[in-house]
Amino acid sequence: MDSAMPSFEDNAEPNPAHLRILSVIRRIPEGRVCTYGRIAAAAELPGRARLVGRVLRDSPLADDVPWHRVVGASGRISERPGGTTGQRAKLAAEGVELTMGGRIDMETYLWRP
DNA sequence: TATATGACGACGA
DNA sequence: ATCGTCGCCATAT
Repeated sequence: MDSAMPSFEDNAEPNPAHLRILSVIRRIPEGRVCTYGRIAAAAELPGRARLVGRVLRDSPLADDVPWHRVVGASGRISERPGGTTGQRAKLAAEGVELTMGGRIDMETYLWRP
């Protein structure tokens, strides 16, 4: 209660930029993926790809969006604490196949907002 | 105030 | 195709 600094807006989402990002992610269709950078641009935050990743990592609302459909521009699943196994399973369950290099064929699955 | 870190991405070698 | 560097900027220390 004292030492804990309010992180990420105190658990709430008063930040409109964060809400726009989450809103864009919510529109990614099942079986498709989008990139951090494209999502940022669609949320009127060009060049802020890292912010997208930060929101997914820290926002309590990130659990309510299809976060697993967000991948790197190269079709790679970004490393993150906890591992990428769950994300791969979720994508596989939607029919998103991986190349033998463990990557996503963006020509096929990329969704452009 | 300064430095480091990071669910990224563009670019050049 | 892969790798290192730099730009980006909110947070943490």
